Amino acid sequence: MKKIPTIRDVAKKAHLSLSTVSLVINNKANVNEETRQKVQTIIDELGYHPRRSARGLASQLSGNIGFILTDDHFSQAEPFYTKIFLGTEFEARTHNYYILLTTVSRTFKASEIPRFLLEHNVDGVIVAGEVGGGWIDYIMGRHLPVVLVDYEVNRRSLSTVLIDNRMGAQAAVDHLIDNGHKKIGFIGGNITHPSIKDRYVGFRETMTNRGVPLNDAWMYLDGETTALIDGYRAAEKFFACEDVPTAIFAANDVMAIGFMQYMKERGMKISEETSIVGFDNIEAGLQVIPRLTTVNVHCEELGSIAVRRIVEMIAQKSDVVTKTVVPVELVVRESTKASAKDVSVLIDA
Amino acid sequence: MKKIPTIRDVAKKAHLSLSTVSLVINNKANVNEETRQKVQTIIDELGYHPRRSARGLASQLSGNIGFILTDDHFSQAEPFYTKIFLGTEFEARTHNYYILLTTVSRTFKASEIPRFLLEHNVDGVIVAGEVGGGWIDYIMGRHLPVVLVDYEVNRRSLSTVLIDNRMGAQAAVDHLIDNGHKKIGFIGGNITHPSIKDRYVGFRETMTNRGVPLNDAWMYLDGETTALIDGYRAAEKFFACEDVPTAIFAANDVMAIGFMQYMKERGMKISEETSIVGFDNIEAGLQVIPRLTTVNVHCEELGSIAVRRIVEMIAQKSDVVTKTVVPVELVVRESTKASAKDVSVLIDA
DNA sequence: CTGAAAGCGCTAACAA
DNA sequence: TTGTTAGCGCTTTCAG
Repeated sequence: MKKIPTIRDVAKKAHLSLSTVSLVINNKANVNEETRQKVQTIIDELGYHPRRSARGLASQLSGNIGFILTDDHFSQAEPFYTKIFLGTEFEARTHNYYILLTTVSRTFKASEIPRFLLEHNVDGVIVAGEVGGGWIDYIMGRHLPVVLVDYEVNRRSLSTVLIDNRMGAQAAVDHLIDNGHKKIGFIGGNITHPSIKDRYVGFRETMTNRGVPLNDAWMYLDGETTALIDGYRAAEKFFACEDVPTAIFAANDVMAIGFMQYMKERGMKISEETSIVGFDNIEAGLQVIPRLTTVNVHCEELGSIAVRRIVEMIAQKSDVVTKTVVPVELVVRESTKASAKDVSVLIDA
Repeated sequence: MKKIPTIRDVAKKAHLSLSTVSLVINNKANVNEETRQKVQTIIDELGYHPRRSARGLASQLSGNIGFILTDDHFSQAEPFYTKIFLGTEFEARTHNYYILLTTVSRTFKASEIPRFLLEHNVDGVIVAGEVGGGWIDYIMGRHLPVVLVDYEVNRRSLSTVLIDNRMGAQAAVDHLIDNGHKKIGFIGGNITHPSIKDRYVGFRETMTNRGVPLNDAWMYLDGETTALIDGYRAAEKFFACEDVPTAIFAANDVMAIGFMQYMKERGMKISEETSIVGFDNIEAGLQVIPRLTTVNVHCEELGSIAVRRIVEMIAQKSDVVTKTVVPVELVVRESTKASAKDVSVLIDA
């Protein structure tokens, strides 16, 4: 087993000092091009690679980025935050960082402080989703670059990466109105969820702007959750009206599918009788018949943008607070257009 | 900004040497209990935490575990490997390790060698899924503990964590036979996939053991992939027979759903006319109507077991090769039992 | 059981 | 442009 080469071996073989080699390794200026070449050659010959822990100790930089998520966000069936996380992983790679993941309880607990913070093993932190203020305070107290993803804290000036929920809602509602719908219901479930609230606001705004009347009987805003059952309950509520809506905008796909389930159980024809638009573009929206029209969110991009911000902050040591709103896009499928084919599928099934 | 305490500060305040404090930190023996207490108290007072990079450099241990995955495995729609990865993340946490993730091409490329290997930034490596032999050779050459997950290499003796595909297939087929089926088809798609092959073998074995005749006309084994379309094609093939099977065992849920799609398009009654069992227990199997009976694989557990193995190997520096087969379980849903409710759902939809 | 001292491999002033 | 010299904070013999 050959000895692993160190920077010392490279320096020796090149008849140069450690610092010169170090300068080459780190692509620093003020190195003669010839010298650089020579050092590089020897590095390649020896198959030398600096050790992470050694440079970490010397430079006080770990080369890692922490990713913090509350456990309830992570255990959700929906891979929303998982996707964001994977987005950070891939982006981090291109910047020569690794992501260290950890989950914490929603409220701050000293016993749960991520080990990577205690051990100074990250150069910046990404926090995804809503977390307790205690966490924000603690992390800021560590004087590390921080970026929030899909969450905003008013009292603090922190860089954030957000979804354009308002625009998404607008696109969805515009689509329905453009298709001739005037009687449009909204399923929000628990609209205290920040994203859900924004989608609700977007819904109202667009309806108003387009001159389409709002009808409180067609709004389901008092759920405890934003789950399948809420969509189902919304359907119960809406179809109990004497005047029923012809189209539904659900604040997420899960509720939209719950709504569809109610209709299917009663043999009602989705899209022909009632058009449905969801939000999130989850996998299940593709498996369902008819496939669900929805608003696609580029989750991975949220993660990759967050990493880019963090990397900038680490490099420039700047405290410029940025707020990035990631656009969304409407994906039109059969739940909002009754083409001949779709109808036949419905009948067949 | 207060200065961050070091081991030196602790030693000074305790009027002890660095080494004694170090012994306490690392829970080593040969420390007077009184001394230990005293040191611990001061550590708590100061809020001291050893720095990862410092101990890393001194101990030549990074505190990280590498997770290697081929890019094609990861980009799949199925979150199978993502789940395994998350399993490793959570298990790693309980052992005070972090996971460093990276993807590589299937075949070895020197330019793609994970940075964490070059930089000696991991103490062990988990490889998930099938990878090129070149990678195995390279990683073994680094003399690091290795555990393979959902993959086995014959020519090498490496620790592995595998799914009990044979048992899963047996459970599925037993279930069908127990329900009175004698004419059972198999959808394998491309059975060169190791897992698929095992499921195929399990299918044949069980059929033979139970004395149920095999019929080549009801086997779909020549696909290029193991995707939706294969299930669809299998249906085309099986239903073209004069004598059609009454039950199907698909080597994965995706193909099972493809098969269901064919039946639905033709108004055929799933479970009443043809029962279907899948394998993997993917989300979509729950969204589909009727819901798919399938074999559940505890993906996260594959990951957590792999971590436990790696941690053992790192700690004991032992080279004992272990092979763990993780059990699976049959999940019975409506695609294999035609209750009144299910039938009505079918008719409604 | 505790202390002294020598690194681990690299970076970063500061000199030259 | 390159070399010298201190550390970074911890672990780990080896003495005592």
